[in-house]
Amino acid sequence: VNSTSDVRERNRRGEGGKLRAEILRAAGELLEQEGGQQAVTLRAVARQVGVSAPSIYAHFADRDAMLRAVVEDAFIEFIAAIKADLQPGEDPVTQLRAGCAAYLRFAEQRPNQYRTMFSRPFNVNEAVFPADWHFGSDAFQVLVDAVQACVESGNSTSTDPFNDAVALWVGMHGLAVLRTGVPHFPWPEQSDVLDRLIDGLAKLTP
Amino acid sequence: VNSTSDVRERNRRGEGGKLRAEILRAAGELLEQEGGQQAVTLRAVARQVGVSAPSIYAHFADRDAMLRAVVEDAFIEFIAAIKADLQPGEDPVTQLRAGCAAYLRFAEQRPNQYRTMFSRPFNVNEAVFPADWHFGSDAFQVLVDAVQACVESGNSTSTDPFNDAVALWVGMHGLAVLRTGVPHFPWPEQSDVLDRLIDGLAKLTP
DNA sequence: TGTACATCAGTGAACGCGCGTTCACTGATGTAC
DNA sequence: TGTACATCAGTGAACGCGCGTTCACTGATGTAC
Repeated sequence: VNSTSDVRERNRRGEGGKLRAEILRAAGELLEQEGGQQAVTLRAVARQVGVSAPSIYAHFADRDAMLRAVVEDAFIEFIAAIKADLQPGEDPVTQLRAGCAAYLRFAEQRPNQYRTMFSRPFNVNEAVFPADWHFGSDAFQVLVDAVQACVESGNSTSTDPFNDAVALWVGMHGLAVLRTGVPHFPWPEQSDVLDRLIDGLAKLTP
Repeated sequence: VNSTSDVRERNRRGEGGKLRAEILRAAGELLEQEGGQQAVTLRAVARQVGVSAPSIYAHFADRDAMLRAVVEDAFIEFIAAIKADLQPGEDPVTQLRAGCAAYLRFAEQRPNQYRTMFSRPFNVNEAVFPADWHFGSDAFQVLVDAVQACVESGNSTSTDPFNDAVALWVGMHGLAVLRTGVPHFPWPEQSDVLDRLIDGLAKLTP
C-alpha cells in the first residue's frame, strides 16, 4: 500500500516518541479511507507506518487504547477547525452561521472520523467512550452562547437557548451523517438545508 | 447462548423455507443486541438458530446477501410501524406529530437496526446499499405530504414542503442517533427536542 | 581518545482464535409402483 | 399394503486468512570511565 513504508528509518535514541505520532496519523488515515473502526487493525496500522505490529505496544497498551487516542485526536482537530472559522469581530448571526458551516465542513471532509467520534463503539468495548468523557461539552457551550448572542442582539426569538442549541446540533449531525450515509437520496444543496436548520431552530428573525 | 438451540428439530420436507425466516430473525436480534454488523457473522447466526454454519448457504448466497435481507426486513417493519401510528381521521398537525413520534420510537427501541439502515456499510461492500436501492423514497413522500397538508390546512407557513421535510428528516435522524450514540450528554426530554424540530422545521404556526 | 556497556527502538516467529466458504456426506421423509 | 428410491434439509471436517497479543531477541546509539 505505502511504497515508502519499507524505507522508514529507525528513530534515534530519545526520539522513540515520534513513532506514536506516526501511528496516530496512519490510524486516522485508515479510519477515514477504509471507512470504519474495523479497518483500523494493529497490523494494518503497522503496515501503513512501515513498522512491525508489536512495535505499537511500546506506545499503546492495546488496540482499544490506540483507537481511543485516534478519536481524541480527531476531536481536538474538529474543535480547532471550528474555532479557526469563527470571526470574533462579526455580528452574532454571521458568527453562528460560520461556526455551523465549519462544523459541517469537517463532517464532509472527514466523514468517517466524524461519524466515529459521535457513535458508540461497536467492535471495541466501552473504553473508547468512557462514562467520564465529556466529549467536548465546552465545545457545545460555544453553540449555546452563539444562539444566546443572537437573542441579545435582537436577531433570535429563542426563549431557551440551550434546548434550541440541542435541536440545532442534532439537525446538523443528521445532515452530516445522512448525506454521506444515504447518497442516493435526491439531496438539495447542503447550504439550503443548513440555512433551514439554523433559521428554524435558532429561531432567527428574518 | 441460546439453550433451546440444541433441541431444534429439522424441518419436514417442503418446510425448508422456514429456516430462512429463523435466520433473519436471529440475525436481526444479533444486529440489535450485539450492536453492529460485524457481530452478525454467519457462524454467530447459525449458533443462535441452532444449526450448522453451512446451512445458511441454502438460503443466502453469502454473508452479504444475508445482511442485505436483514436490513430490508428492518426497513419494512420500520415503515409498517410508522404507518400503524398514523390516524387518518385526525387533523394534519396531529398526524405529522404522530408520524414523527413513531419514527423516533422505532429508532429508540431498535437503535442498532435503525442506525444500520441509514449508514453506509463498513465491513461489507456496497452490495448492501446498491445504487438502485430506493431505500423508501415512497416513505419519505409521506413526510412531504404531511408537511404539505399542514400548509393547506393553514397550520404551516412552509413555502417548500420538500426541502422543509428534508430538514425535518435530518433533524429526527440526528436526534435518534445522537441520543444513543452520545448518552453522556445532558439530554433534555426527547419530546421537547422533537417538538422544536417539528415546529421550527415544518414551520408550524402557534 | 578509546572502549566496555547499558539502553533504546524496534524485529521475527509463534500462539490460538473466529471467521467465510467448500466439499463430500447422511439420514429422515415422502412418493411411485 | 409393502418396498425401493429420489429428494430434501441439513451436517462435520477441513481450508486458508487476518487478527491481537506474547516472547525472546538484536543491533545501533549514546554514555561512563
